[in-house]
Amino acid sequence: MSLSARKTPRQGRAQATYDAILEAAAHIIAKSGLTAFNTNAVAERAGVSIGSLYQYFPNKDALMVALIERQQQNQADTLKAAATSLGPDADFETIVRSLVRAAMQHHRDNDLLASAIDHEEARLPIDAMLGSYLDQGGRVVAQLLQRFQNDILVVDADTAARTLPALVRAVTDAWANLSPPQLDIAEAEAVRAVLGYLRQGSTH
Amino acid sequence: MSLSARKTPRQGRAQATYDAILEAAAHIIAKSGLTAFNTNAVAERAGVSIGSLYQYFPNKDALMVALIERQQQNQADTLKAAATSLGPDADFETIVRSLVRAAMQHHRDNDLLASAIDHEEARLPIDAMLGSYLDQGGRVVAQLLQRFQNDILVVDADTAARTLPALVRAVTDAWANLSPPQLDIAEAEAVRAVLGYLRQGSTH
DNA sequence: GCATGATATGAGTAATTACTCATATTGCCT
DNA sequence: AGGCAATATGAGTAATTACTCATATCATGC
Repeated sequence: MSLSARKTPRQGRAQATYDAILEAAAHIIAKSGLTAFNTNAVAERAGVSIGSLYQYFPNKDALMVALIERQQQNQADTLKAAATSLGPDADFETIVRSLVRAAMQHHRDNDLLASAIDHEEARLPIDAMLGSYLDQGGRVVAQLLQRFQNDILVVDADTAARTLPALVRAVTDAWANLSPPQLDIAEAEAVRAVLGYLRQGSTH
Repeated sequence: MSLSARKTPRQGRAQATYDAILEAAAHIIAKSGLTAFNTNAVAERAGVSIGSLYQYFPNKDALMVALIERQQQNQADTLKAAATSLGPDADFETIVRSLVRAAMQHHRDNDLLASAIDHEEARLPIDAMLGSYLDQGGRVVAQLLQRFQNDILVVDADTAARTLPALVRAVTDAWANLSPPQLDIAEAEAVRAVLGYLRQGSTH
């Protein structure tokens, strides 16, 4: 069963249809979870016919894969924006705090969606994507780490670039999903975890 | 819609049926993901009739809730065992390493299941459970932290007890799901994250 | 304006799914 | 032994689901 798109949109309206479908899928999962995620509901919410959906996605899993890719791209863009929004002379802790805040924001807005993606990533055969994520969002992080070599203890930049986003996600999950959410604690704990990780000497 | 068990097993065979159902549910999710999780499949795999399943669980969500509770209990037991398996005079880093290893092991064996539970926890209304988890597995961690106050910088034990397992999970996810899995790096990174977190001063 | 490919439609279908209920079997108590 | 509650059964059903296909509408180049 193929997981790649069936057909790439060539005209403007086709692109609009394609986007509306992905947007609808994201909305449904984010609001009602994986259980409510079915192709008929997606088509209806997108305002297109079920037939149109299957013009662009050969099956439900392919739609999920496209959604995962889109979400990873969004996350990478968010990080990039947060990293560059501060001037070039911001200090290390300020930047870390800004990145953490951006990542947390992004994740809190898409709580169910993020966990759904985690689950589906594990289920679907998608090695290539992990790599591409590292190339996208991870590159921002890796560059920062090299720029601030003096503030941190020896870490391989690529290794850290994979571990760090996971840290932030984890802390966000642990604290932001309580009722009521403890957002201040979440941010403080995430920053603490990130700085602690970066300043910790090798444990080998 | 009620999420609590419909009827508690009183006889031995009833308990066996109940357990078989939960076990089957766990197996199906762990092997094929949330999409494959349906009550008919669970009953068949458990070797009981679909009617029996609905004797103990009023609906599918209630079954999921029971499964989540069971898994949390398992995780807590694993941690407790790892913490007490070492002698009372083991040093801090050794204990941390042991706990990390136990948590990672537990999680790696139940990859899809763990992410499914994350997702369903976020979807279902379950505040009480989070508290009970903290009481179970978190207590072990909190006690350890107090015992090693001198090795760590000021952290509220309860706060840390919630953050730490999340850290380990995140790092495990980030590294153990690659192909091939990088288990050595995963463990080293998890230990590094935990120790870094605990030794990092307040960031407020 | 016409031809042709791109795009959109949605009724329809076979399969799956959550769940019920009437009936059957089992174990326990006296 | 016999009676009663606990437990187990599984055919059945209404609803949902992934997906197809024949047909219709659009857009663009000539």
